[in-house]
Amino acid sequence: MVAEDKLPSLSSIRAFEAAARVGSFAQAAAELGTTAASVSYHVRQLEQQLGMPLFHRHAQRVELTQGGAVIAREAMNAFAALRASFVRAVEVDESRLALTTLPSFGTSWLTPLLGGFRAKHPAIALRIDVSGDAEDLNDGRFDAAIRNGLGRWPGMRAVKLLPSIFMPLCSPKLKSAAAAALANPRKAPEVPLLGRPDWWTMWFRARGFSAGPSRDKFGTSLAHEYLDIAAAVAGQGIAIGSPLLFRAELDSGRLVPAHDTVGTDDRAFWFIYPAARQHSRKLKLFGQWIEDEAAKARAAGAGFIRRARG
Amino acid sequence: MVAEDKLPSLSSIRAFEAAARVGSFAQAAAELGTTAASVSYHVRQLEQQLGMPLFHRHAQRVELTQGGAVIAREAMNAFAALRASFVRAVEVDESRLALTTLPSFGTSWLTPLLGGFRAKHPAIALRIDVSGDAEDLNDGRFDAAIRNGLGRWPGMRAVKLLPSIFMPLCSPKLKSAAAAALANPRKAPEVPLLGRPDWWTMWFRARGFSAGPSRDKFGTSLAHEYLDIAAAVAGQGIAIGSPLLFRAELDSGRLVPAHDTVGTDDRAFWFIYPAARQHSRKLKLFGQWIEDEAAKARAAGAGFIRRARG
DNA sequence: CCGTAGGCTAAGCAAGACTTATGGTCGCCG
DNA sequence: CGGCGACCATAAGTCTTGCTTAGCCTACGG
Repeated sequence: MVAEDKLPSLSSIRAFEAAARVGSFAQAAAELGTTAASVSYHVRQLEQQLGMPLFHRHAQRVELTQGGAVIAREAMNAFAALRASFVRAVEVDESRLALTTLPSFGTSWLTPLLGGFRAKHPAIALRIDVSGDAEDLNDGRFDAAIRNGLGRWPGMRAVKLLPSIFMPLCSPKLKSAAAAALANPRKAPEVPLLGRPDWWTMWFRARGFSAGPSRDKFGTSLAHEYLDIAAAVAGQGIAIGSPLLFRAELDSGRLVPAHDTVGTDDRAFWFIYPAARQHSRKLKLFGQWIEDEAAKARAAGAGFIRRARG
Repeated sequence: MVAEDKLPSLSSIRAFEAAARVGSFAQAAAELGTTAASVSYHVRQLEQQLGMPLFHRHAQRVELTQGGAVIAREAMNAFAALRASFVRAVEVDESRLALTTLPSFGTSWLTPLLGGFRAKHPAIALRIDVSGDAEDLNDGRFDAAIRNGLGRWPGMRAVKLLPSIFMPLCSPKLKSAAAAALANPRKAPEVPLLGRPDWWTMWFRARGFSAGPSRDKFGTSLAHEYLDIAAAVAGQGIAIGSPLLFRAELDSGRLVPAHDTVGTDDRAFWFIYPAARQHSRKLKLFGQWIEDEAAKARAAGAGFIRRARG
């Protein structure tokens, strides 16, 4: 009969609370977007579970009983507190955005631009993870990610940012030596090649060579693309990398294209986040911002993109 | 996505609250008497409705997110407050019992005994209504009633108290005159008859007279049985009434049976209350008490009851 | 290395919630 | 004073929601 420690049906409590607040089943029904019959049913339900009347039924109106008034007061408070807590929690959640990104993309392209986002949306604190592992976006640790792929992630919303293109980049001092080194993938090494062998293979294929470069053409293998690029800047070899991600190095003249051919693996960098969270304000804001920045980068590197071949 | 002013599903909030409190979906499920799958479903539900994660999912355990913690705290408070309010409301409700009763029964039999109930259960404040109207027991104004009838009230629990019997009662001084007056219902009046004509008719029928007393045998018609009895005590006529209800008058000698025949209409006085409230403590206590008192009265009046004829 | 614990997912099911329809009562208004 | 509208109660039928079962996966621990 009476609630030992179990709560009666919460749906009933909600109906009762609304009815108590507005003093009418019909109005309560309107507020809850349901029918008077439903409210009547729920109130009766609650009365049965409690074993006590909550309303005096008069012909045209209802009136709280003493006990009903006690519950009504507490229920109003409780629901108001709950409602407020949701709003507050959403605010808390919306105040910080955790993003996991590929190291190359994050380090070379994204990080330098972040100041712009901070200036535009100071209320959103960013946390960027460049660990490189494909972190789970559903376990609550990250809000969004930047990944490389074909744009097919089930359950995810994906925004295309930059195409995945690559070309040989080297220090201006190595430019002429590089031309010789790139003449034939099978020729003896003159200047070491840096970066992902698969990209090199694809790049040579884009130039018509069926075979990739032999193993002995490679220099030290480094863990990350941007480390290869740093080595190239230092004149230690020819790196293969994206002219979009490393535009700063090209613009400043620290690197130059070692050859005009641009390769692509037909993939792209995407900004992705769970489809369930597509209405989150912070995700909308960040997504809009990064898409704008990517558009600028695509425009600036349009010449490279146009020449890209798979 | 986000709760504008609508609350997300309360079932989900409850599941979430339990999970947050105990820190485990499985344990929460046990507490709620459901399964881990259900808890998981509800938490996910809530996360979708809010558009934000509430738990970090680790392999073997879950951990509240920042936002989740905010909600968890408020939800715990809210539920605790609700729970407390129900207990309090039940206490309030249980502390007062409103009873509506027939005037004769209430005034003559019940009221003098109430002191005993008050002494036994001082925590329950009684309110007795003797208006005589058959008040609705479902509109929350009354907890229980005492009615006369056959014990068939749909939706009600009914406890039989006293059989509805009646016999002529008069002042000792009128006893001999009364004998003459009752000899034949059609004889000219010598002493006026008081009380319900239908009872008089039934009573004469119980004695073998097919016709009831003629109209001119009646004295002033009074509104209530106990007023007729009071008139009889004052020597103004012969009243027809229950020797059980007016035992005090008989015991004290203020009234005596004017004839030994006892009539009955095969009805009884019942203590009734809504079946939905059968577990209410105050109703159980009062019901037990009044049943005991009625049993005593039946024992004391067993001689009358045995002789009753319809 | 396997057993156990904890959580996730899918699919089917059942109880509860809701709707529609109807009836009754009261109060208002012509 | 009778018709109408507002309001609540009730019944029956439908459908959503929440729950269960079953199976999978991962991490931890003996």
